[in-house]
Amino acid sequence: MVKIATWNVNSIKVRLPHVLAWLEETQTDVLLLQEIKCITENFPLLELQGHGYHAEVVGQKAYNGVAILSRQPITDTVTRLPGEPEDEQARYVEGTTCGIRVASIYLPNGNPVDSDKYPYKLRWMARLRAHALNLLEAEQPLVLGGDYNVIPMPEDVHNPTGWVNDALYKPETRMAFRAILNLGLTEAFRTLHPTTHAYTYWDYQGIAWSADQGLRIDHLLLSPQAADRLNACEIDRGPRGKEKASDHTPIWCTLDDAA
DNA sequence: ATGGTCGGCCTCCGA
Repeated sequence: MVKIATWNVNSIKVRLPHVLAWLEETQTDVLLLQEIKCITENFPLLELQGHGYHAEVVGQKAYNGVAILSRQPITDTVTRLPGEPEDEQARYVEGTTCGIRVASIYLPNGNPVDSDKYPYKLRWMARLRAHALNLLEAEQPLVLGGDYNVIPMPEDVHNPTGWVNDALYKPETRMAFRAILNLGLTEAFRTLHPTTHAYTYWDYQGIAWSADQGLRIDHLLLSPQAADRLNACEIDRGPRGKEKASDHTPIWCTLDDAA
């Protein structure tokens, strides 16, 4: 059994104590991090190694930044999403660990939609789809996890009508997300919980957390070879309720051992 | 109620 999770930590520097405690508590094998918000050299590698984790880090000053943590070595790493070689934003890292190809994804937010940020988001999603198609050709266990900044369905936001013009929910965004799934990827949470309203992100402002007015935007996408082994998938709301919390909370899945 | 909440950062930008 391997346990794989994804968590947008909104600064690894601030969140390190939470991350270390959560890894200890949950015995997670692979944790995909987003928004580490530091350059690679400033990532707290020694502390995580001290807790038994290997790391592959793609950092950036102030913004973005992704990483893979694993109890096993991480090999054959890829540190940028193919296409648009001029794109310098640290939003993608991929590697093989625990016998599984994994990627940590921080998909662009895309707001405001009348700026160049929205077409960048849609181009990034097209690049991800093209790359996922290549990865799927290997016909191996594959988990593409991260902060997709996509609300897939009305059930994934408490007031969907208020979000129709937002980059996270616009029809074009949701269609682009479905186009990725339609390659043959399984969205782990929705597959195991078809009708549940459950969120992975709550805005810091106002009553969003206390009133459970959140978004489900962090996702785990599985190739057929991974989906055949999918045992469980849950959102852990615990970390969001702590002091100095990230605005996102972890979502994890377990895969049974290969047959 | 022209704010509200964070984190990083050339004092505002991005979420």
